[in-house]
Amino acid sequence: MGLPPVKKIKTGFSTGEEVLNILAQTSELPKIILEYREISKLKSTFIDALISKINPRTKRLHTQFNQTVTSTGRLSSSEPNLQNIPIKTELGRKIRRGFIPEDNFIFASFDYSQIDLRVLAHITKDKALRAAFIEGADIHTATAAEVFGLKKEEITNEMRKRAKGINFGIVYGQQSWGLSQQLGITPEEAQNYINQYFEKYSGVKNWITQTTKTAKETGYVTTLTGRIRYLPEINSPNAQIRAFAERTAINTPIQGTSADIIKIAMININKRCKMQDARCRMLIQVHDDLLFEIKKDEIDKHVPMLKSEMENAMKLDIPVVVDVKIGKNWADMERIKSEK
DNA sequence: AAGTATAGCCAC
DNA sequence: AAACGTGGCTATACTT
Ligand SMILES: Nc1nc2c(ncn2[C@H]2C[C@H](O)[C@@H](COP(=O)(O)OP(=O)(O)OP(=O)(O)O)O2)c(=O)[nH]1
Ligand SMILES: [Mn+2]
Ligand SMILES: [Mn+2]
Repeated sequence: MGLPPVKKIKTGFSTGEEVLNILAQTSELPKIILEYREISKLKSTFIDALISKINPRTKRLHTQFNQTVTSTGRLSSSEPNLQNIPIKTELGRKIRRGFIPEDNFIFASFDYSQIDLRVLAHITKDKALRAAFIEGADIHTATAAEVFGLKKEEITNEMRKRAKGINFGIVYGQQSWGLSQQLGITPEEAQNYINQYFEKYSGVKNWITQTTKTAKETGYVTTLTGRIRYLPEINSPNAQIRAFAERTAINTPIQGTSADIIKIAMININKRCKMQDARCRMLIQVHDDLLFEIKKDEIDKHVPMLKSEMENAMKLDIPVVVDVKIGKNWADMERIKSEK
């Protein structure tokens, strides 16, 4: 079409979102394709498919939470997957807005704040990261401020979300060219940023080195509760396969521990707030987030208990914080104060 | 009419 | 996108 091919894949030229975004700078067509892709994806996956799965008796969607699918200890959700309901774009939020509580109930969501980074601080004992959380810092916002050259007060939700990708990317082994693409900077600048990051969080770097070494010796890694993931490929002679396993060795103890924490919280909460409870129902888990529907006049009775159960499920040597939001639908949720 | 492999994209 | 990680679902092309 006269457009320069950007990157290729096995079968030819890629037309993925990131490629199209680059091409969109020179031509109008990629923009239209991207627009079509978004609408098409949302309609097929989240409108048509979800409607067809509504239970006629309960008039609800009933997902399956799979406990033996992931390799890290996370749950997965299927038929339909309710852990990937759109939230990023306005059109996506319109779909999320379709999820509503029963009459006289309200939604309450409890999402762990910066959970993997807190677990990382605990497990690695990194001085700077621990100090940051003890001071009540928000690393995602801080990274956003650094990267965008703004004050923390000027950081929007979207910028913070992008910074999340940067923080997790770097700690889970992203390379300079990957970060350079993500940030739109040169690989040299990206490498500088990564170096600087691990200089600041040298305890994380040391833990990565040590964990990789141990994994190569033992052939497995573990989470804080002792969950094991075997990584036979970590000693592969194939550098690419080996590198994959090395990144997995770093991610699994952290992601898996985050999963352990919320699972313990869910068990403890279930003892106090039964699923069949008429007034306080745990509906969905989204990895570090629990969505409840609660009788409107009993919010104050249940919310502090739920928040506390989640924050104290597993004691870390840094604070564990849960952000609580309340709303009439799953898209328009507003934060409420901590009021302990 | 069923299964398989890709590419692509939604979420955390 | 060749290489932050963990998932599930859809459309499409291609098999059997
Ligand atoms: N490796 C990786 N992990 C991710 C990514 N996005 C989310 N996660 C994991 C790590 C997060 O701590 C965890 C929960 O996701 P959230 O969206 O709730 O982010 P987080 O808790 O870090 O920040 P928050 O304070 O809730 O906004 O899921 C990602 O892009 N890469
Ligand atoms: Mn969170
Ligand atoms: Mn979350």
